[in-house]
Amino acid sequence: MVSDGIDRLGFLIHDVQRLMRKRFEARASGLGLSSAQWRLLVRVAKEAGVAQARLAELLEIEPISVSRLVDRMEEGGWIERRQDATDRRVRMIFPTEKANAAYADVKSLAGEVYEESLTGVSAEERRVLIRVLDTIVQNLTDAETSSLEKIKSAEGAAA
Amino acid sequence: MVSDGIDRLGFLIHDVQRLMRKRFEARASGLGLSSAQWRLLVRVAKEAGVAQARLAELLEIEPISVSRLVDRMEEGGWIERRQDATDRRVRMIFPTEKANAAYADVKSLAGEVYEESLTGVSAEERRVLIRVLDTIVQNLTDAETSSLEKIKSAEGAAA
DNA sequence: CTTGAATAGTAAGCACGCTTATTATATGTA
DNA sequence: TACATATAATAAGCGTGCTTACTATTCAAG
Repeated sequence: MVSDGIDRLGFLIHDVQRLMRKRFEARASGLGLSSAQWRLLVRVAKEAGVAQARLAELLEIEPISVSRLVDRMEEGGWIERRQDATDRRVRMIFPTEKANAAYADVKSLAGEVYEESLTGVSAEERRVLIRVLDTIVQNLTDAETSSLEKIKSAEGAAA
Repeated sequence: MVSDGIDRLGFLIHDVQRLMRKRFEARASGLGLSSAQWRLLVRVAKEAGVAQARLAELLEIEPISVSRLVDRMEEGGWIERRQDATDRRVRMIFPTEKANAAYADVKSLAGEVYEESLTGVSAEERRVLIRVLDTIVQNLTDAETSSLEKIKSAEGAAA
């Protein structure tokens, strides 16, 4: 059936992402923290001293994107770079005091946006939503392969 | 409850949007059509001759974003601008023959990405997914209201 | 030890969203 | 008619992602 709305899935996801980001940034605008910066900060808060390359893996963005994001966050006073003593290629990323102080506030602010988004959505529907979104991430992440490539790599698995 | 995963909603939506866009663009790369351009093309196909300002409304992006998107799509040979005879401020947007020829193919390509995304997701779960995403768009679109206004207006229904 | 490959980070430049400001044209009102 | 305001499109410049290409450093082989 076409009227199930699946044909709108891409547009819907796009709209939801855009609206949630907009709402978050409207709330956080006083702090001067964007949603991309918040995503990075969450990782750094959990793992102070993490290398940029590792952040790129965790955030699933390219190292160059991390580089420029970190540039702006350093300027904004959210994080600081330190040299790794044992590997001079590495820049270790630490949250600043300002970041630690703001963390709880921003987190609850994000929670407010989620609750606002889900007004009128039942607990069961919420569970389904999260489960399905997790499944989509799984489906699209698996080795970044297309179905065609999947078949090929399955064929050549023995080789 | 915290373990329901709602606290990851923003990150999840962000990841799903990024992965779906990436997958679509990997498929459409041969055509040279981005997902933003595809969104615009869908509107123009349904309403040939639409003004840029109207496209901005339909796509819910700023007129300047339409302007530059249309620049690149004109260069790519997907659309053409024509003067409006009665209002010389207006640029009417028409799909080219190339766009009309590619339309059905790109649409089915998008459908493939959706099916790939939803592998292992039941019909019922799909219905819930679409319904909840529609609700989120509603919740976040409603006159761009603050949560305070929302709580007030929802006091009767929610509690 | 030396050489070559791998890894960490960055530079340059593009796409697509934004804000703010400008130009050209229409329109409403004195 | 003339002037103020509104509207359509664009320009300039920023944030956040990308690809491609580069430097600095480390590590593995010989």
